[in-house]
Amino acid sequence: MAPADGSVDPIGAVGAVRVRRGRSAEGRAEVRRELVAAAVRLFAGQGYDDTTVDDIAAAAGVGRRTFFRYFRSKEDAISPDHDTALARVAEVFDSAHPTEPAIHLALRAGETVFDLYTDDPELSVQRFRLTHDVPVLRDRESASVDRYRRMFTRYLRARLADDPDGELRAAVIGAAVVAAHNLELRRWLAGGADAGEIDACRERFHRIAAMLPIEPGEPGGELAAVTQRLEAAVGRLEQTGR
Amino acid sequence: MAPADGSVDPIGAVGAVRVRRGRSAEGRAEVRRELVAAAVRLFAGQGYDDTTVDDIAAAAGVGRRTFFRYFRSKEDAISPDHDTALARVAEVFDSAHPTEPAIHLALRAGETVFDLYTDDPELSVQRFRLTHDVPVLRDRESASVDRYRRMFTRYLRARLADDPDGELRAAVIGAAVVAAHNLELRRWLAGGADAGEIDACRERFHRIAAMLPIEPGEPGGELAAVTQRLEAAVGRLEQTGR
DNA sequence: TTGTTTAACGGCACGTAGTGCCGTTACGCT
DNA sequence: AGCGTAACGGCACTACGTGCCGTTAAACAA
Repeated sequence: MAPADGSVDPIGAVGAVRVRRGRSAEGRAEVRRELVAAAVRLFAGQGYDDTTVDDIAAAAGVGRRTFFRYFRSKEDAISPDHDTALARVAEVFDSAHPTEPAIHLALRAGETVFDLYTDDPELSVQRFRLTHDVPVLRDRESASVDRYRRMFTRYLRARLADDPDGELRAAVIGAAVVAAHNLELRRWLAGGADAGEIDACRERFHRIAAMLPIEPGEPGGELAAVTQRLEAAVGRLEQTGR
Repeated sequence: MAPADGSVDPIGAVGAVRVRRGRSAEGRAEVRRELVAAAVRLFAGQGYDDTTVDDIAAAAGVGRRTFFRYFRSKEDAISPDHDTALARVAEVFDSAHPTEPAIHLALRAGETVFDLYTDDPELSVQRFRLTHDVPVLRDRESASVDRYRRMFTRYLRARLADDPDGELRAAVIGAAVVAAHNLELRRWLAGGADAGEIDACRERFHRIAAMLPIEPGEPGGELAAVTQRLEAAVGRLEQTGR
């Protein structure tokens, strides 16, 4: 897997204790932050296409070649650290109890991805605007999101392997959970990433549980799920005033 | 919108009757097919990264500059014509009856995308293998698929605007329909794109109807949907032998 | 302190994608 | 036959991304 900080593997740094070598005393993390800050600032100020890697490197006070030692590409400079979040999601699935309902597990896994954006809300909002405006960045974001969907679907497929239409249900649940997560995340970011509204977004995210296909295979689980669905349906009927 | 054949806009060709100009008597479509064939053959033979645009152009007997008059990028040479399919999907949504259930409509719209691949099964299989093996092509495919999801979600959101949790339901239904469509399409392509198996894939695709959140707002619709869901649940219970 | 090791850096050169420009060619039309 | 025009090929240019190499400075040992 890629290193947790998302940097390109420097051969000698693999598995090494954080020992600082080279001329820079502040460490790699500091240089990386400066590059990200410069990239975000320049992209927002003069446009993505009109900003060259030379511009970013010069603004951060490093050479152009060094930029590519920290990021695989120009687009990478503003990408969140999806590798870390993907690893967290995998950890949730791998350490889950075998009898935990798939939908509950999927929601727990989706929860962990929120943290990737809530750690630095301002940066997340800037990234959100850029990925919303620049087509090539939006495409890149789509590809990243699809990696989450594939991971969710793959784990769910293994869990639902014995169920009728298990593969289809895994695809539906995986896609729905990722879509709902993104919907609420983007709503939160579009609203300015107010820290007080995070919980409301998480709550709305959890509402998809009532919209997902119930799972057979557990003692009593089906009836409880049917009841849950019926109650949710009745709640909607009551809200529509019929 | 982009022209139906996916080519880059030649200014004078917009809205013109298919009149052949220039030195090539066979027409643009013929040159385009030769370029696609050369690209697919070279990508599969010597790898995507080891194939330059010069190689493709030379194999097709045209200049490098001409290649970029037919395709926006190297990756575009093997991309299906998503613009046409997206336009068809929009047409289905735009011309739909206002009272048609959203899920039924979404399935109808998804149906039309199958045709994009069934027209030329061999080419679709080759493209499938390339998009499966080459990371940059897979990312591009993810971005294309996400455009379908966004279009589905946008139309569904407008239709479910008055429902409780309508936006969330639109996101779930849109993502689920697109995911199910892709699951069955890729299953069909991975199996060799046998013409006799298309109907089975379409049938499996329609099974997601029983997995999607029921819709309130229609006279008697809720009860029918609940019944449908309960029957589907009972069917699964019976299949599991409980 | 001095010398050795080594990770990170900057610079250079190179291949390739993609674009703007322009002269040329060949087809269609009058 | 002559004209207009659309497509073509070539050229030059920018920028991304990478391999290579000499240099620098930090860490460590003597």
